[in-house]
Amino acid sequence: MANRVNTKHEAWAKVIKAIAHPSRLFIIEELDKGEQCVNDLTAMIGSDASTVSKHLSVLKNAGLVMVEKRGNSIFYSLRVPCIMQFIGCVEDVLSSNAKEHMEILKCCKK
Amino acid sequence: MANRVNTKHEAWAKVIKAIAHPSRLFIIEELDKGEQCVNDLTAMIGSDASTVSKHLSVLKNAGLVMVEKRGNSIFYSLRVPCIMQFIGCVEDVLSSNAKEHMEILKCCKK
DNA sequence: TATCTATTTGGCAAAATAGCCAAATAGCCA
DNA sequence: TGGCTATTTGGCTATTTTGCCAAATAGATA
Repeated sequence: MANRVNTKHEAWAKVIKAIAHPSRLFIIEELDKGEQCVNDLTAMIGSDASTVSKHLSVLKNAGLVMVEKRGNSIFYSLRVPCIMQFIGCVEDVLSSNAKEHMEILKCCKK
Repeated sequence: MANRVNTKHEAWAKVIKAIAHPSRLFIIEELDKGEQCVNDLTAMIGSDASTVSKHLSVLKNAGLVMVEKRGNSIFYSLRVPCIMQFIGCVEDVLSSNAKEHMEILKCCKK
């Protein structure tokens, strides 16, 4: 009956939740190539600037990105390099899913 | 103005969202040690059996776990081994956050 | 100083998520 | 068969998350 779900799992979930959004994943992918300012990210994403700003603040609160003011803009960059590797693992899951669907199709054709 | 957030990012987000919950992270951690049945997981987590069952179905829909009926129980196991490595990355983020907080504290003491 | 650009914040409504209870299902065992 | 045990499903409410708009803020520049 004990509840073994604890602070550790909550801390993990907080960080992972911050990653778990299409636009934020795009941002992470983009920042992995190098820093970007809000304005350019907004243009690439195509939603309202305030929306992109909020996505960035979610990433910042989770400790995933760093901020640097320079000139007229604010530049964001990845704080921890391993995130894209993690996404590699997610790709493994997806290709594994795809493979399984193929198997099921093959099976039905017979 | 183009929207470069695409299907790929949505697929990634779907998988990552499935991971992003304290109880589900606990389940993943537990399954990483070996398969478990719903009943035992329910006892460890301490919420309603229906809740745990729903968490498991979220993980299953994302392709993260496998299911096997045996005897009176249904056993779940991890389908892709790399997930716990990913959590290693999350730990990096958290310890990096902690380190930064320490720095800020040190700075204020002076 | 006035204005313009870049970014963030507040507020709100719509959508998604979580977790409980009750009820349905499935298979085992007496 | 009838009663158990294990698991899932449906339904409902509370909470959280999204994303837009309008407005505020911060700096740079004319």
